[in-house]
Amino acid sequence: MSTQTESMNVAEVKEEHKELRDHSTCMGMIQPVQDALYVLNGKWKLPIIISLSFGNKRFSEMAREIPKITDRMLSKELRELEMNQLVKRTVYDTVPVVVEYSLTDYGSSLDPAISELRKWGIQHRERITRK
Amino acid sequence: MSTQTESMNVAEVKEEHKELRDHSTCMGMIQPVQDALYVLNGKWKLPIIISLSFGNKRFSEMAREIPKITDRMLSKELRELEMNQLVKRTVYDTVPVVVEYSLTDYGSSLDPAISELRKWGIQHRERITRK
DNA sequence: CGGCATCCATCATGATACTG
DNA sequence: CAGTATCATGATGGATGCCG
Repeated sequence: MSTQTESMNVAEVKEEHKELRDHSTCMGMIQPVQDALYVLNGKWKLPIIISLSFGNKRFSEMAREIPKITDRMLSKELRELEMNQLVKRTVYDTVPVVVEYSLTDYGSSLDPAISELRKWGIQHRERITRK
Repeated sequence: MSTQTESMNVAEVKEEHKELRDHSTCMGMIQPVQDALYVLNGKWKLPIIISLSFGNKRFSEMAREIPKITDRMLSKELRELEMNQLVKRTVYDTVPVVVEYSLTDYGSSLDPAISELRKWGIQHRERITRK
């Protein structure tokens, strides 16, 4: 009887370890995505990055090119992206002054992720307009 | 002279068309990503989807598995994901009642995008801890 | 167990106007 | 041109307690 009780405990412990392992692996898969989301959060960061992936731009060019964005949000998000080194801001000392934004190599490294997201978005739009 | 003026105008018009085309193509690349973002917005939707990609789960399982999420947010986000048909909710008529959440095929179709985002997130974490 | 209701704080975004 | 300042609003998220 004690043997049976013991073996049950062992089974329970193994069960528990299995669950712990599952939880750990699952959390391990979630964490990196949350890390990415932390840097890319909000409505505008990815659109801004995409816009710059088509070439260096000036502030007002981007404001025209990104649908519905306001100057305030563009300014704010560019600052955050610059702090995270995804975007570079270059001031040309001309008269009048010219400010140019560009993607860093690090910013460009988001390309595969953005590409997959775009593919899904295209499918998604087709799906919801179909209905 | 009139010829020159004309040819300049044509050049200008072409320039303008080129810019219009660029803006259009750029906006065309941004739009699908914004469509995707619209469905996946917030801190929790992708973590929830990832959690379910490891198998069907019950409410409290997910609450334990997703770091820092509250019941309220889990409940709210699951409802939205269900409305967008990314997640399916099944109620088993047992005593006590069992509710199981699962990914739809449509939800699973986000896998490539999530995978790329995860890759980037891993690189990103390495980069910021290195410094 | 699987949530919902309520209250409250903070944050994100938007609208508008203004500046060097 | 390249932003900033100010104000308003809604969304997000935490804490707590309750219910069937």
